[in-house]
Amino acid sequence: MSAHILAVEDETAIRDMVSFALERHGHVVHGVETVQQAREILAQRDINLAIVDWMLPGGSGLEFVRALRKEDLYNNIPIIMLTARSDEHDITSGLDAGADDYVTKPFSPRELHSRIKALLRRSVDFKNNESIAHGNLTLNLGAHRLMADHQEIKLGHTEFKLLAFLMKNPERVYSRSQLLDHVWGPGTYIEERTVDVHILRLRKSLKPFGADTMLDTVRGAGYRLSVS
Amino acid sequence: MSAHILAVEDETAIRDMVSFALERHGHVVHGVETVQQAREILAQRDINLAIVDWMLPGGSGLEFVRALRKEDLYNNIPIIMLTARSDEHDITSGLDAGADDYVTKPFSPRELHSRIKALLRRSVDFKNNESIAHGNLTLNLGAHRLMADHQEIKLGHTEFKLLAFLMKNPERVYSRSQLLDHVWGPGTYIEERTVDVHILRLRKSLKPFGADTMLDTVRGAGYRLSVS
DNA sequence: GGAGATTGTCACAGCCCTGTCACAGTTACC
DNA sequence: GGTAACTGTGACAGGGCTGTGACAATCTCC
Repeated sequence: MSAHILAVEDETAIRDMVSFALERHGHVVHGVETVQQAREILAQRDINLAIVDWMLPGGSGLEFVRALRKEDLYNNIPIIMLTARSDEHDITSGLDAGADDYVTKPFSPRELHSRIKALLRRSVDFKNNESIAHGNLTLNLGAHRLMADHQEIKLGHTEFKLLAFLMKNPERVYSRSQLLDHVWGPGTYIEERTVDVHILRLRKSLKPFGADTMLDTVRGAGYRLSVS
Repeated sequence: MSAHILAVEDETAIRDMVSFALERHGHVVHGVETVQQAREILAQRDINLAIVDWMLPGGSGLEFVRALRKEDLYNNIPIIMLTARSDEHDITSGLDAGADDYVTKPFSPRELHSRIKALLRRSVDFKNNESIAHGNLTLNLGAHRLMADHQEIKLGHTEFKLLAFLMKNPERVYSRSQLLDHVWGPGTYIEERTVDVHILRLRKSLKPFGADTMLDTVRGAGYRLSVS
């Protein structure tokens, strides 16, 4: 249960305290001082959770949270806000901006860790050890294995990630461009039609088990995994 | 954005306050006094979120939360704990038991609602359900799907967008030119009469379900979706 | 009741979208 | 280092969707 955690906090003392407390529990902490640096880390690393200070130089933390929530790529990253004040108005406006939890300074490392555990437990992207099942398919993220009727289906790495993403977000259409962002990662520039080919290969692999019908083509929109 | 919420709380005053605060925002609140009653509601209804008091007659709330987390059926329901005490030890043990958030009495209705919103936003079961319903039609934007009486209706991309726009703005007349702007996008120059043809095709698709009568022609003005 | 305006309906052509394939480049693994 | 598997790309074909014109049907107003 080790996560990559982004900590945006301008006070060095608190940043160090957060890093120390969380790294003790096996997490990797990326500590930065500004919103801009936070953006860089987000683009480079696969971040599982973010801790954002309320007051930041060069843009408030609240604005940053609100912006992240609007972006398709990052809107499912759990966010904890840090603040010195604890009045109710701050709490509600923080939560309404899109934060998932809220910690008031001074706080104890134990409390922070507990709240992080609770958030990670719910995080879809972090349930890597669990397996997702749809129809007769069972996909095990940790073992990187796909089973159908107690039989393993061999997939290429790309096909596996593609299927995993769709199984994590079923009943929802994703455009080719969205799939490129989420499966291939942001900042990879390849042809959109390449997605088609991987969908084709995926269907071909699933066909012997009759599971290829779960991959719907939505003309003019993209692809969708349906819980038939 | 309406959820079914289970509230387990033995103090009537607080239970009523919770009900009032949440029903105001369109949620359905199932208020019960004991763990046993809570079990019954869980078995009967499809619950999206639970609010559990720390101290309960006939078994502590903490035990209840811990138990739910072990059960496959309920372990993905977001849980908020209510408590009178606010020392850190309680918070961490509550979160560690499996609660997702924590509210200390006395609390304001606004804070509770904000926290619930934050939790529901993350809830997998609740996420993909942005759907609009009118009559026997249910249109799911995310899944790009139209259902009528638990049966899917296949539509072309343009018909789908047209219907989605009208369902988002019911009981209002739009001229052909306005529809071209909103559905086809501003700056597309096609014949206005083309709208007629798509309305026709839409009606044809909806006819088998008797939903074609919802599309009204307003002579000299345009088209309107009426909540028959 | 009739003329003009407005809308419903149909068939068709064109085009955009998707499925599919083969091939080259790259990576992984023995 | 060699082989096999994997990945990305261009090309092509087929099919569904869309826009358009023409004509029929309907409505409005005189």
